[in-house]
Amino acid sequence: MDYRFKAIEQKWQKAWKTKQTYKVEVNPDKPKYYVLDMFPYPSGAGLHVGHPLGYIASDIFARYKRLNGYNVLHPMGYDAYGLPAEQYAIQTGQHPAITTARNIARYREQLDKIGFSFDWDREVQTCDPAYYKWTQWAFIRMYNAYYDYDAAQAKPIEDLVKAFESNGSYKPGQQVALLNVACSEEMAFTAAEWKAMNEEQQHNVLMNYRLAYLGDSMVNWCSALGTVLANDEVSEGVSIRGGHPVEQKVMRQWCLRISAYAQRLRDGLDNVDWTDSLKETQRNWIGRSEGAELVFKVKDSDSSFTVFTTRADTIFGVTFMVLAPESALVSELTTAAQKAEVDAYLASTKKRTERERIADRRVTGVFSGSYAINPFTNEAIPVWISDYVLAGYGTGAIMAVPAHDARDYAFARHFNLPIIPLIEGADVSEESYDAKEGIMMNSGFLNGLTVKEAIERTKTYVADNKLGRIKVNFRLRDAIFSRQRYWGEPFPVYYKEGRPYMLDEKDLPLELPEVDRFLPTEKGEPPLGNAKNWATSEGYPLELNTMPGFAGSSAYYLRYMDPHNDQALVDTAVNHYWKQVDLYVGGTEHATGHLIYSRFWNKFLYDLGVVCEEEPFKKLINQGMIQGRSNFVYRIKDTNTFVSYNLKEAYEVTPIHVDVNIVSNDILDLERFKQWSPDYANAEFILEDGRYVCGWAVEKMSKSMYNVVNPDDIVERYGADTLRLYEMFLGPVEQSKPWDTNGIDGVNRFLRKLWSLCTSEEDFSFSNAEPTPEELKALHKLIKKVSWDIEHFSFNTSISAFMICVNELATLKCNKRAILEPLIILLAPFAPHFSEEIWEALGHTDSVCDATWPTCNEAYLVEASINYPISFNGKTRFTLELPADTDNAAIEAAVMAHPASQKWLEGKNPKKVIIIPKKIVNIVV
RNA sequence: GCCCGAAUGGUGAAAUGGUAGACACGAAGGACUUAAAAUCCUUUGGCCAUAACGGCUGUGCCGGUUCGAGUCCGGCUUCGGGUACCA
Repeated sequence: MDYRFKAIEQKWQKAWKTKQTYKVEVNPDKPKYYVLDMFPYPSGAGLHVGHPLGYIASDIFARYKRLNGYNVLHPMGYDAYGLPAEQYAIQTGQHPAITTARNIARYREQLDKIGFSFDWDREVQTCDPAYYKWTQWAFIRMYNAYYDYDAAQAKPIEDLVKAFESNGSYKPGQQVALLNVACSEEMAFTAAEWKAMNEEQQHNVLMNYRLAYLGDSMVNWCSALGTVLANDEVSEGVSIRGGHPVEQKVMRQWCLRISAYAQRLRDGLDNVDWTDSLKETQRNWIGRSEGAELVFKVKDSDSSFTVFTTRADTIFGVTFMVLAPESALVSELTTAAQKAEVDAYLASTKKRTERERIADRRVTGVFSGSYAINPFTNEAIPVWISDYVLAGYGTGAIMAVPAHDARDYAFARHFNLPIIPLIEGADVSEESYDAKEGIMMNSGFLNGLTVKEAIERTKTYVADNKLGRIKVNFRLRDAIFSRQRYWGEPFPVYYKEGRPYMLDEKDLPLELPEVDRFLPTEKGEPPLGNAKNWATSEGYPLELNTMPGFAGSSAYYLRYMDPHNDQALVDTAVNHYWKQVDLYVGGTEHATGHLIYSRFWNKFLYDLGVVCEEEPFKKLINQGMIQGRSNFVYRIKDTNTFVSYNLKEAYEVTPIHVDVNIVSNDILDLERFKQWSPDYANAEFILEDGRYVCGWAVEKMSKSMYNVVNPDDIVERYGADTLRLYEMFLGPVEQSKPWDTNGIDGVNRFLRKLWSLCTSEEDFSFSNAEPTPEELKALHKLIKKVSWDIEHFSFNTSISAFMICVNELATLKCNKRAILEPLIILLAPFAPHFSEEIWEALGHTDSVCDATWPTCNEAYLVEASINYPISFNGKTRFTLELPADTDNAAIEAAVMAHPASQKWLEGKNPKKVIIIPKKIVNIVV
């Protein structure tokens, strides 16, 4: 009987739908398991064969867990807001909601064909008001919260107001130490001063502490496009799209105080099962450095400023100070004599993005005219301004120690500033000595100490003499949360007297309004400025910005737990059942974006008591990228003649991409090529052995390379089960690899071979005979291997194991129920349609999804004899079959008695004989 | 520059420190067939040798540890990914 995959797959996809096979509910009687894929952005191009790779892996795991008795949550949805739909809307006038819905429908159709075990009743779309209601809700909660470092927790802003009322911004009962809370800038005021403030002043003060706050940040502003651009959208001072001028501008935008969580985001990495490289990437991104803040007085002035340093021990080598050009101190410290020069410098840096400033390592800078006083030596040191210091990190000012910092060194050399070595034996004539090793010199009371000791001594000195304070700094910056776009979540914010206020939670969701055009307004406002009546019922104007892409993806995993709840983001009892994502599968490209934001978002909700787990994603697997494998034809210059790959050297040729879908095993289908484009209708060919052989290369999978392979085409030709198997068979999931449809026949043959074991000419056919030890061994070897492999996400090797087992059973002509039934359960996670069909044929009325995973009986695996490799000096020379229970002495005797041994001993006595029982024998001569 | 990862046949790849190349694809030869498809069998890292047995060599490069290294350690090379003057 033929394996008719099309009919089988349609039959079971329909059955699963009607029987709601994949519907899942909270069930306290079963252990839970939550398997999640990073949800896709539904692009207009549809899925290509690379997208389902991670989904197939997670689906196998989800099905495996279910077979092992778990209640498995395995949902899917769409990250539906995004720029491509908006861009398309600007070009065509087509509303992004319409294109997005169309793309989602197409994705769904493609996903359905692959046979995933998603519970579609739980689908979420980030652009659905019922969904983004909870994104807006979380934003309001962040606005109404501040972060208490001492409690390491977010708290309601009312608590902070109470603290201000009783003791100002100082710690309870103190007038010196400030509250240890996250803020944009340190503010010192008493309770009396707080109470004396008017509403607007208090409003502004609180904004300094809120977790969602309006803040000033430096952005790449493009007035022609009416929007802020990311660093990689700008080059040489103009926008990449359109080439419009871009300038650095301070803009007031919504920000999330994610930096408050830096320490916890770092610490939390110790409690998740992610790869070390991914955790390391996050640690670097968070970037913790321990150091000291030192206060420097300005010479001949009452003012002073603070710098952050991790090398306070090098204070005796400070020969100049540097301010970031954006620093507020610049105008304060620039003297009249230097003003013109400084202004010119500021104007030139303003044109360049931060990235450009960083990328080219030209040394630039200007002297401010002022001097600072070294608090340790009381010497006057010049204050410079240079763009190698960033306003956004530390205090935007540094003390420069050219002898021991490469950047300071380059600067000192360029401007001829003194370089004082502080470590014995360090040669700083050519480059700085940056290592934290050696014995101090030229450093007053630190002389003779090691660098490590000096760092500690300096810290104590700074604290004792009140010259500054010990501080931990993080690289992680607050997230800018405003976008000048249409297609995103509206902020639940309105403005009264220019001040922002949150909508009442009961008025959520605030739905995205209709606009007649998706571009900025004439006045340069964001697209929402085009909306009519975009105001509260009282007439207060609503926020015109929308939220960024990561807003909707930061808590979607929680919403899947309870997707239809309109009273809460997620019900507490439901959250306590599903807890967190046990397995998260997605690409590495989200390492520092989504995976930081959602951890932050989750921790915030945890502080609020909304969720019970502090980390959202317990285990994470990164699937590799599927690259394209392009094919080429070679056209002889100035002709319409194409020469086959191995003959092309004799001609001058132009390689041309050819659609991989008209090439098979690198052999071009000539007829289809002629039809492919009118240009080639009259093409002529120089063939080798009557065939046209194409060249190939691994490139990105993209339309322009004509190497896109569509999963629908594969399903059409081979079936979904073959596609699933082949995607997994290609290699380890984490590894990137090119897609090459050549080779898919192998897994397809495997399925057909197994099918023919289960069938006769006309019908299914199983034997009820007792299995032989050989058959049992083949099966139990497979059970052991597949179970281990799935647990370790090594799906490619399990498929090999299936092939080996089926090859063995085919040789044994085994169609015994006792063997095939467990085998089908093992195969069910990989090839669900195929397995359901056989499972039904075996007489079952329930789904194979609810079978029980077989267990391996080691007794069947015991080998009676071992084929020992016999090696001499580590080189295997022959093998020797011995009973498994032969002891070492007997093994040695048997080896020595073997005629081949005499040859390799060459008459010498063995120095040593190493016998590893059941493994190997090695004779050292 | 820094951090992370990788490198094994014509191709995708496999190998708790223990017979390198399992399992597949492709290729070559053969069986069945009027023919083709499908299926089945044989060979397939390289070199040498051959009637046959066989021998040498081989996991990016150079060293080291070990009875034994694709695997562990040190030093490189190349490629891929991330990051970007973080004081």
